[in-house]
Amino acid sequence: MPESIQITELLRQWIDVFAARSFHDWARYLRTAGLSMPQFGILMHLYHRGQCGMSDISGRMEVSSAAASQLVERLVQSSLLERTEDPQDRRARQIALTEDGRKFIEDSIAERSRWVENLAERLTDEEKALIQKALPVLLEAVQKMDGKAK
Amino acid sequence: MPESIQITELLRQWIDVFAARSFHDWARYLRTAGLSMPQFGILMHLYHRGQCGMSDISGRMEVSSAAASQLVERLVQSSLLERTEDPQDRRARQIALTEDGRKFIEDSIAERSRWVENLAERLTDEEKALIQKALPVLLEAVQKMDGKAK
DNA sequence: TAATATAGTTCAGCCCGCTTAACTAAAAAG
DNA sequence: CTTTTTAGTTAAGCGGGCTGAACTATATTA
Repeated sequence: MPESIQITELLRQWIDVFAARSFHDWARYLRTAGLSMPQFGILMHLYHRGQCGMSDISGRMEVSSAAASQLVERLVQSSLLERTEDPQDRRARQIALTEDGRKFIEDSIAERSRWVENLAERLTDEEKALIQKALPVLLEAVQKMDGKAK
Repeated sequence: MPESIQITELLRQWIDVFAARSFHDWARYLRTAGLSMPQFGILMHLYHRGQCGMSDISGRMEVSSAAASQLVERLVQSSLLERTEDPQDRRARQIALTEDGRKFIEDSIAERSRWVENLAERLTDEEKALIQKALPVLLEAVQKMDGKAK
């Protein structure tokens, strides 16, 4: 199945190129914003999952609860997070993005996808048509894959 | 130009799906490997651009020359980088990946793109053909974009 | 050749992220 | 009601990343 090998290789290349780019873009954005990668990871997590507790965070970040506590503390200080007591279980905390926190993430998404417009400008109509057919297929396949656990 | 808007939106979606995935995957991979994000950034840079000097690195990482020097020093200690004197200008250094360094990056790519095989299996031959035409176009466009400063 | 500019390195000092260990407080189990 | 478990915090200590400042060595310029 030589075609399958080829397409795998193509996808790998695309991911590689894309990953290198987004890596760099992230690093720069965060640096100017004065946020660390782990801090950003927490904000992203909360942006996607909504409010959660400390243990969720330490689990997700694969870090000790002490580390999570400190990380969250700094984000609370910067008013990007809100940390309140869980009324159901007063040992637990509820962590959530503040308005500032949400705005920060949304800005970062806009920032990182700016180059996409640049990219689109460089394509001929023919090329665009090609990509407009192909990308939805990929997107759907990824979504199906994510749906089925694994 | 409704087509351009649409394709921009498609690319954005792809970024969203992929970015959340890759951020977390990276963090985990680097943690187990004991490498920091900036260190990884340098390796990636060298992987894509080949050998370069200290000032390239401090420029790319947007960091002082002192910081670059220290970062590279650690990577040399870990035998991921090689640092030699430039025979043309003995003030300058030539930095390059060692075999270990190259292998490290390649492993990280393999690791992060393992799900690609999964993805490829879910595509029909027809869909594969579509993607095989479209992806090279995108890849080339990105490379041209990177080439032309901006 | 003397003056200056360039490429990196080293060092002190700061902040951050992380871990382990000791702790507080509340819930669950007995 | 006492014991144990669970959720999180605090503190000490390590190492990394970063900066500015002082320094070395080489190249360039006048």
